[in-house]
Amino acid sequence: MNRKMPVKRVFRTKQKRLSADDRRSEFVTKATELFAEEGFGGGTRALARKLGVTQPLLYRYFPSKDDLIKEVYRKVYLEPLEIGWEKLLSDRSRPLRARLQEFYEVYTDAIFNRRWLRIYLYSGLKGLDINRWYVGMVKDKILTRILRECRHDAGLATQSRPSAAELELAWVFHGGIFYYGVRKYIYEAPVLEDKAQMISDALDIFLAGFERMAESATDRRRVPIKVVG
Amino acid sequence: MNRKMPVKRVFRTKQKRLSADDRRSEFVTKATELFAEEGFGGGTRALARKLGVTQPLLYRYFPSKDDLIKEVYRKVYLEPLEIGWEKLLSDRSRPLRARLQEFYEVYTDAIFNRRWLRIYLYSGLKGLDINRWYVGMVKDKILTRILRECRHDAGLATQSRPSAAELELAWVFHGGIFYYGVRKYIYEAPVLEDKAQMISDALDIFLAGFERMAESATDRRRVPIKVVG
DNA sequence: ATCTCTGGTGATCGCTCGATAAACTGAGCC
DNA sequence: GGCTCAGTTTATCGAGCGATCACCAGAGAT
Repeated sequence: MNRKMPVKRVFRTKQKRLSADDRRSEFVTKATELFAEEGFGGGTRALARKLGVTQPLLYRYFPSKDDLIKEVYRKVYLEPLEIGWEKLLSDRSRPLRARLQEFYEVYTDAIFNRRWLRIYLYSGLKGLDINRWYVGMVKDKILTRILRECRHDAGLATQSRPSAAELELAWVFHGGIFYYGVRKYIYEAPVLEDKAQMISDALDIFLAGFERMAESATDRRRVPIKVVG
Repeated sequence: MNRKMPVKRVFRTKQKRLSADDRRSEFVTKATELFAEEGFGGGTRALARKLGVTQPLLYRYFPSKDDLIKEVYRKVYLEPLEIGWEKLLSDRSRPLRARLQEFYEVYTDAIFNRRWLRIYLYSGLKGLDINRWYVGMVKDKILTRILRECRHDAGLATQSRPSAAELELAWVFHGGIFYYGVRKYIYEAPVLEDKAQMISDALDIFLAGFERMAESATDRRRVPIKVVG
């Protein structure tokens, strides 16, 4: 991590003169922290202060603050994708429930922290394309996959695309879990500390709900689970 | 609505000189719109432009921008409380499921709109007391009440406070529904258009999950609802 | 020892922000 | 008609913002 400590100059509390790459990534890292707390209105001077450098230095590495922000997006949004959930969710040598449990534990380990959630919500409020892309990704790569595995597990025909009702079921389930993170890290409200237990319980009711839906869909064809009005 | 149209001056596209009360509430209304879109960083000049007046006028009605913001909070947070859910949720002359269905339809009618949700999320990110208060209110006035009714319906002892696991179950359910609004109005992602159907489905799996939990709590104590592996 | 190249700084510009003070204006009252 | 008072505007302040430019300084090559 430490590179090229000068022989002389033992004092000098802040070593400066980092390599270009190191400085650049340091800007991104600290900018993520700053923007997570202050929102993207956080100032470039406050950012420079966090690095112990002066504000104009930022512009040696990024043409504008907006470019820095884009870099922060890239880092934050791509971080949780490094898990490789394809194989985790689709590995049919393992029981479905265990796969889902592990996936959501790993996934929430990646995104349930103050930094990620705040950046995500701030960028969501800005309505950026990258946010839409992420939501679409969750739908296609996670929820659709989960539903396909559920259908397979229940012995149903594996259709290419899930029905709108199924998708909504999965979204409500997924959103319920996501909201646990929001309550804990954004609202800082007390939550059930055992995250794995929360996931397990949520899975219980989701899987039970899916089974019911599957049953009523096979018995009579495609009838709403229950019509109230 | 229109007050005191001057006899002459038929032109004059913007009638000004409103009464103090009217002008004040107009500031709050338009500020809510502005802050919902731009966040609380939205400028006082932009706000004045929306009213067709000049910026310093704001300071005749509010000592500072922060006071205006507080007023916006008050209005937004208290709006959905005017429903009177006490009687709606606790009216045991009606079947539980119908009460829950109606409550969530009415509640989401009140909060599922771009304005409310965005203000709510922005203020949540600021970590203000009023947000904590609201979350606590949801817990005490909605979720706890729902759980009590569920226990009663299932013939269980009505304990004063729900268990942490029950509460978490209810939170995940509630959060799943809430997230539907976020997806629709914040992310502007396509959702199942039939909101009532979404609520109905979510209720199905929540109630089924609660029943199972209640059963396993009475049969053997605290066993995972279902273990697939 | 000197040169050079590059990471880093100081000063500053133009703009927008929230906020203040003083001047203006028009409807209601005598 | 003229007075008054409350709603509104004009002008302006100081601070903070993103961004630019000329300059500085220190490590490595020669």
